[in-house]
Amino acid sequence: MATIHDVAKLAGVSIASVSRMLAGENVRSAEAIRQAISDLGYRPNASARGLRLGKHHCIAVIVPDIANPYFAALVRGIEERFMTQGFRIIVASSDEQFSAESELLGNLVDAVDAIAIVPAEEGERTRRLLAALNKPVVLIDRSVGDEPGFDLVNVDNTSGAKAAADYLLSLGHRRIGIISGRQDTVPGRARHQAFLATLAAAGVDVPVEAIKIGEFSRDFGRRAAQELIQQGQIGAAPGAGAAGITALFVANNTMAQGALLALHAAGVSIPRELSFICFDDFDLAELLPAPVTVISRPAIAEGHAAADLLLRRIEHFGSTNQPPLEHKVLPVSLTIRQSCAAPPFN
Amino acid sequence: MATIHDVAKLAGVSIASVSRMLAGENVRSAEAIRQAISDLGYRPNASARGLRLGKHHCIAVIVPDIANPYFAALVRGIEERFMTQGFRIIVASSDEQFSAESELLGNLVDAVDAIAIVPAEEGERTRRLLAALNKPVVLIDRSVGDEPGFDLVNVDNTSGAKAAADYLLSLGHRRIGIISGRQDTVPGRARHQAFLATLAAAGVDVPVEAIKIGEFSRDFGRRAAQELIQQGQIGAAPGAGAAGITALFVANNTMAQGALLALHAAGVSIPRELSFICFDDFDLAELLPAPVTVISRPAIAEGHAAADLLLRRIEHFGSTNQPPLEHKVLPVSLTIRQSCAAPPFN
DNA sequence: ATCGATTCTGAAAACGTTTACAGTATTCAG
DNA sequence: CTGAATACTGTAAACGTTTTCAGAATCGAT
Repeated sequence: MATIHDVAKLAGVSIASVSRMLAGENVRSAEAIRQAISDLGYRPNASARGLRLGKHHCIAVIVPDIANPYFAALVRGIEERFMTQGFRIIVASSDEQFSAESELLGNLVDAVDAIAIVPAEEGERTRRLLAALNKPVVLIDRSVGDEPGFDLVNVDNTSGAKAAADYLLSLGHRRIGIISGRQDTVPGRARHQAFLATLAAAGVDVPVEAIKIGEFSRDFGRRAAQELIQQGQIGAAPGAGAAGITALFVANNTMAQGALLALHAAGVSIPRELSFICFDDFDLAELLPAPVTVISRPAIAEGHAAADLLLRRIEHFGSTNQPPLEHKVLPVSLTIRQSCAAPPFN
Repeated sequence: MATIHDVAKLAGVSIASVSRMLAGENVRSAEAIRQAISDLGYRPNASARGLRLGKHHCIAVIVPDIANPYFAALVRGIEERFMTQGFRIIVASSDEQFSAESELLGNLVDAVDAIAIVPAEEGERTRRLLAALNKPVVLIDRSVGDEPGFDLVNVDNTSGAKAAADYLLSLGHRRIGIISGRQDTVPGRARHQAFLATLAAAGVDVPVEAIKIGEFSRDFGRRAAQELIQQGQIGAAPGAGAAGITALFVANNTMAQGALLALHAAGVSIPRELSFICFDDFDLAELLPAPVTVISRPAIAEGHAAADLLLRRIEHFGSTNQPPLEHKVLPVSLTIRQSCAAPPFN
């Protein structure tokens, strides 16, 4: 591999000149240097540069699961912004596990200049872990504690859940079930509470049997739906006296997929027997027997916003006048398809 | 950030001893050093180490689209193997574009020790591009030219396509359509030819109107299916004289999703009017109105195989006795669900 | 021509490691 | 206790950059 010394020798200048010309400064023998560089196929050594500058021009992006299309799009958005700035990106999945996340960060921290993360856990230990990195950090989608101390990008979960509730109410539903994610997460809590609060404001109470709370996973989604079915909340004899629910809100896409799996297996007809709505769009949502109505998020835009915040912070890192912490909230939208209808016999 | 010098000073030894102890050699004052390291929270500087050793302990993984669940699983497999070996991984998507891929490689090449890639193009220029990197490379799923000169992992496309054809034949289909990917790719060609050859061997000819060839993309899948519909190949009046196809083979998952979208929009009933089978499993395949029968690939295992090949090559890189080039072919399997049935009126 | 101001140049130091080399302490056999 | 063998140690060089500093070339004005 050719080094800057080889280039300098071939061009008949000092290595300083080569370095300067590469940095865009004015140099008398620019043409000779350019020639030498292309003759030798010289590429600056990243490690040496990183060592000298104390910068790696690389950032770590950690998400719970890169195979989730929401996260995939998010990462794409982050990439788009950083690539143009000459940054490399290391993407890794934490599998929603604090331990995996912690290990990843340990491995990555001294190879990157900053971290964009959708934390697996929102607890204090995550906050400490991130603070200990002593690098610019931007949180996405979830927070860590009440005073995270990092920039944050998320969406208006409250409005989204409210929109879902309003929509179901407007269709005439009064007996509604909900499958929610972990309540120790911001999206879990916000969506859950806003949904229930909106119903309550309309005088609709959700019985505790129709509330399922657990992991944001496909597996839990399936189990929760199975329970609802077994309890007779869903798909019970369609007699007039049925006390089951006529609509179901699921708080994210992976849980929704699991729930749909269970509902399908049980032969529940959507939307005839049950109206179905969930947070987060997903691949093929529109292909299902009843294309699923969803609250969709601007994942790419979230990525852009996160990257912008991080770039700003990288720029000022180390200096005394840090820009103030920023919390960017992006809007969500209701995408109406065909999985919701008026309740039967209403 | 604490350096090795700080540790050495605190422990009262030379930096060489610290380095040696970190490398696992025997050192008299190991305990004092360990203590100093943990007191200072010392972490070796990756750039300095990379500079000195000429190694980065990082590999690049380039796939066409990380959001495709097959590639996501593949990457997961690669990660699993490399993580345990202390390697970092940079994942990037080429979007099936040679230009993007070329740029990515340019940016990444001097930050990594090796490259695992599903090349966007299989042509000569990709081969040259990769060869010019002068690093260990493993190709996955696709090749580059007839004499790639790199290790290669893929699956038995021929058997897979043959299995699909045999299955459709066994159900009694004789008028069969095919949507294939680009024929300048190994999977595109192998699947296409094996499928047609198997049919031909059974005396079944596929008319050219029922053959669509294009990009491995959702968009092309949709367009191809739309064309088939418009041409009256699919969903024509179900009279006895209909000359349309009764079964459709699609050569990968993204095209299949596009085709399903179009079929669904046109109200084609699967498998009543049309049997549907495709290469590659996909998320939610089992949730569709008619769960889709697919040829599935062992993506994780492919990732493992690729990683193993690459590790071996990294180990011997630079030495004179390179291990011989290896081409690993993994088996595929037919996953029967409910999208195929006997043809109508048969 | 001369001078000062300006622009460019190269030598050398630094970044944080690993490792060859030469040297010092320890161990062991006699 | 001696000497040889062994086990460890520290110094210093190297990896390929960027950047400071002092000095050299160029330029413009007189």
